[in-house]
Amino acid sequence: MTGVPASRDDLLLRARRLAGRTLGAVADDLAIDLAADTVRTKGKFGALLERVLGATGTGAARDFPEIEVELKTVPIGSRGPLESTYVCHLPLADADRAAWPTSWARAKLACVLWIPIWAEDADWRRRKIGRPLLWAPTPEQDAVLAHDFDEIVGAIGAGHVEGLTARTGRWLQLRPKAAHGGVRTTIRGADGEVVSTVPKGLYLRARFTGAILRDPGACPE
Amino acid sequence: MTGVPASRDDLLLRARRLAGRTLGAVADDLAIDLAADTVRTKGKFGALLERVLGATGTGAARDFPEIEVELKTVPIGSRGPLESTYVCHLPLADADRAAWPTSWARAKLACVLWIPIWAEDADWRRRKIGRPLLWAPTPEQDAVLAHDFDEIVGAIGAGHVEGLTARTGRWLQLRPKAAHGGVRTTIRGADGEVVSTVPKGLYLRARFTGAILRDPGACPE
DNA sequence: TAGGATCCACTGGTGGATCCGT
DNA sequence: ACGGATCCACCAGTGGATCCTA
Repeated sequence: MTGVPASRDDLLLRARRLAGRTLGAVADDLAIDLAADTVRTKGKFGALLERVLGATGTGAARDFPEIEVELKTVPIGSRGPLESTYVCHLPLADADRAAWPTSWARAKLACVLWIPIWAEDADWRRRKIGRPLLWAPTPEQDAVLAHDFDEIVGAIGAGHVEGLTARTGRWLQLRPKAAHGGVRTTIRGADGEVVSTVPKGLYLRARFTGAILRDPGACPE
Repeated sequence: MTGVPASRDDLLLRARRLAGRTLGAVADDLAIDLAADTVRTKGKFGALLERVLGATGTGAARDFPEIEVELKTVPIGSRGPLESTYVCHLPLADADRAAWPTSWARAKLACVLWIPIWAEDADWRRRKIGRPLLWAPTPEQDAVLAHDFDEIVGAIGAGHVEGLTARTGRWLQLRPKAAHGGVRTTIRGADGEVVSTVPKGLYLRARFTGAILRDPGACPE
């Protein structure tokens, strides 16, 4: 169970063995101390499962570079995902040169291992790992994602970044992404003027991730 | 003596007050412990004097952004500088778009506070701080630096990075700059082929820094 | 003797996401 | 409910330069 997964099937089998276990038990297995803090845990579960499953990717790479798979944990309740899912950073200055087929976003979403985390228990140690799904977009899903992506980067490239909100896009949306509130980047607006804005990232709406967790080929809305 | 220098004159006065003192005494004043290690000290003296003089610049900025001054310490012996002086990183991929008038290198060299460190004593705590020089390139010096810069980035832009050695350039030279030996970057060669090379930085030859420390308007060689 | 190789500290940016006010 | 704001860990890259052979 240690080391790099030999194949996508191997990875999925490993993930299935985790289903039903609690995050606390898994952390104990690795002798990892996530501390008793129940609130400052943003991102820690994702990192924990990466370690458990043998992810090796760093930086811009996917989590499992050898088999080209990205791992995403998603907190769920009885009605589905509680949160949207972060995909990747979107460099605003280069948006006019970005295209979906060659984009970092598409590369990350080309094959995703989704692991739901049952998050209704406030104590994270008791939260249970759900049934994993190894997913690749259907051509129909890819087309919708491409449309959303083009709409977003097109608006940025045209200088309309200020008119863009998280409401744009059917499944993909653009949202602020900065560790510190004060960080700013600059970009040219429609009239060539300089606009200062916060760094942004692409996210998948909870509605979409909820749908594919129920039916991998779904095209919701 | 604490805080940001109010002006270039103020900075120079502060630096003059340090002349004749030892690095050990200055470190003690700030209650900075550089440890007793006499060999693993690369870069520490520069950082020490930045702190003593109230430098605030971080990252790509100059050391004293308010007064647009860069601080450089240079180890000297009886014959002049013992080492070349690092100027800045040179991004190889963007070299074809680089021009001296707008370059980062020129911005850094536009106004430099040179502080010689008498380095013949093996014990760094006994090394004495020399007489500082606040220098800006004369038009003649700037022209030579521009020529060197254009020669270097021109060769890179034309894909001749492999033909470039540290021998190119009268005062400015290109040299490897990487913390870890194994780091590589890639760039297009003359025939469009991909060339892998180590990250590079621009350096001022010791011959040049030695000449301007003796005579700020010198044009050596 | 100087060209090519390397060392240390620090931090900005990215990747992991969830928090929380309206 | 969800759009906008924020939190933590990590590390690659940068900035500070000097080391070390041939």
